[in-house]
Amino acid sequence: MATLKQIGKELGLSVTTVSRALNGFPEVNEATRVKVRETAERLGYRPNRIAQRLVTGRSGMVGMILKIKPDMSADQTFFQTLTGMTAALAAHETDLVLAVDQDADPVQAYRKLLERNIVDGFILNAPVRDDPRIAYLKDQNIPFVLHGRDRDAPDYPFYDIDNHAVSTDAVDLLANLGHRRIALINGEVQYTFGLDREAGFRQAMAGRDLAPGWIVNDATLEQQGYQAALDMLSQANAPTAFVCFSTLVAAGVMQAARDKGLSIPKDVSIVAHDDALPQTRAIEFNPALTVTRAPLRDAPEPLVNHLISVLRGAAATDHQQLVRAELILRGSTGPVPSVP
Amino acid sequence: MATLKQIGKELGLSVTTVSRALNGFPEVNEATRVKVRETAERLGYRPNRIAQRLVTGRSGMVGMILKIKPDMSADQTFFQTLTGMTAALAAHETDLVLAVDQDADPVQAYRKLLERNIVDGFILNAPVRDDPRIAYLKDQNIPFVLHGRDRDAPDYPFYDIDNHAVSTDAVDLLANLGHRRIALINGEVQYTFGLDREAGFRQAMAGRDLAPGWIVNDATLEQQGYQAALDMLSQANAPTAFVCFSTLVAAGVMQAARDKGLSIPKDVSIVAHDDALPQTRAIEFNPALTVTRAPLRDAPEPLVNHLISVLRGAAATDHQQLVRAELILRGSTGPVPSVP
DNA sequence: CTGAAAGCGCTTACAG
DNA sequence: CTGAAAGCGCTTACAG
Repeated sequence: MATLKQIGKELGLSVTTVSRALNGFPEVNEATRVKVRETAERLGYRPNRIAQRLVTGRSGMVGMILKIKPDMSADQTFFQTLTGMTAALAAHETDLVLAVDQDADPVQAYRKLLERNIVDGFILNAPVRDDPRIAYLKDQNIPFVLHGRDRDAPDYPFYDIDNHAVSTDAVDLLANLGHRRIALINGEVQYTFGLDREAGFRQAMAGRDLAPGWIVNDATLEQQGYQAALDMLSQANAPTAFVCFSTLVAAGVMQAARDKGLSIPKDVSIVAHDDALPQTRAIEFNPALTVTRAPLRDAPEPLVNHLISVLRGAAATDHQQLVRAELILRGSTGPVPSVP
Repeated sequence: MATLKQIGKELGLSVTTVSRALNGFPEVNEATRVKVRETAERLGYRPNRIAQRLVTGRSGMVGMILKIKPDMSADQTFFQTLTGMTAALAAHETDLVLAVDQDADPVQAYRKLLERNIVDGFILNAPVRDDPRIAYLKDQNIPFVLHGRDRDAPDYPFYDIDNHAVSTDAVDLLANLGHRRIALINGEVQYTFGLDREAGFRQAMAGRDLAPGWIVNDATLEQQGYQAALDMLSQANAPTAFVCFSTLVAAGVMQAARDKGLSIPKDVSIVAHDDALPQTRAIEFNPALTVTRAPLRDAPEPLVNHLISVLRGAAATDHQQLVRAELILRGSTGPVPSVP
């Protein structure tokens, strides 16, 4: 492996100048810079990250901990996130060190990776309320960025969608169409995004004097959406509209309505939040789904950019990004059915 | 962060001696060693891995590239593999750098990671025949270990199960039970494990003068197993026994038999290869599945150990491990039904 | 049994 | 615009 010393030797330059030429310092003579670049190229020079890290105190690596369930499964959206993340990191010549958390203690995996002393910062996702990982990382004074937020008005960098507004937008749409019996099929409330969806739903319903009589939490699978909706639709005074946590859950809800002989949107309206995953596309539903849309693939790049900026010394509060999902009207929502 | 220098200063010792005491060199006076250890403990000393790596020339990191499909999904067994891998690596104080390959060129992601110059070696999985990644890594002279093999008699370190024997064991079992019309519902033959399963099947059938009349490749989902079996069972002179690529595929095959009004094992026998994934457990089938069993979770530790050994200079040929799956007889196999 | 010195490959004041 | 020197924290011949 070529080193700065070798390049310098070839050209009769000091390692200092070679280093500066390669790192784009302005005071280097352009002719010198060109020669250095050419020689570096020819020798196949690659900076030794380890040496750089020793002197700069930064490793050019960030850590991410993947939470694995006891049955060795994990969030399916991870692959999409991972893909975007590594691509965005590569643009900053930064690599991703991945570790796994299958511990009871959510902090343990972070502690272990930190002890090994090789990451500059962390990317966290799926925060719970007052997430203990955040207290720990703050205490250790190590930079991090969150996909999501673990509290209101946090002081750390984050990228999040406004999950509260996701629910209020959905309820507002349905209420304006005349619906009064509106159900929420929500995701996991162990996470703040689930809590925020529920809170937004309750607030929007209360704001219109509607009773939040149908709320099911912790539905992540199509089957769970199906079952929850089937139960509700079998009751007297069943809901006429559903707010669904995801397009996957919406698929189950739609099937349940069909199995009850109900048509969409004549008898039942459905709104879903759409992460725009390639597997379950809202426009491929029949009828196409009305959604609040905020593609998951949009998250990795800003997340990475926020973290990199903070690692370079930017203020955390300058790297907090809240995105409002876009409401897209399609065929799955319509006026409340007239009472027969 | 405490350093060797600080410990030495406290005790009036040189960093040399402190280093040797902490690293267990035999020539250190025991009393000195005890003092050094105590002080290191008290100061919360953690060796600076980056500095260690600069001087030893090793990064303490290995790379792995995850292949992502165009729809952003990936092999579900990845999470299990990843969990075992990071745990095994941690035992050697080694970390995992993960990157993603969504490229047409399978070598590209390796090249990029290598350019960044931070991994000591690679762990590869899912090899295809004469895998181009292997030619590339050999050319670059960078150590790697394979989960699987891309050719017969390779010269690199690997951990693999004998996929050829998986098929021959299954066919032998069924043939000895009198079955002559035996079907293979095989996995993806773009990979060598799929090719080996098919080759073993064909060879075992030929060895008994049986025609390999029912072979379906590239079945990975339950639904694909179901469809393939349903098609076969709808023909005249349908197979009486199925060799299944996985327990998941076997679930589909079993359902197809049921839907055709056939009972197991009276009318149809089923053998599956069992990676012992927590999601689809062979003993929970009804009847319990007869399997060739080789838990996927057994692979990461030997893989890591082989790679670490080779990184320390061991000969590749001393770290080639071929494991034979265990044949476990359960309720899904029985004698061939007598001709009515 | 212990220490002074060299060096891993780089960055960055400091000096010219 | 360029270079000599110091130093990041460690390991390891070499010397005593």
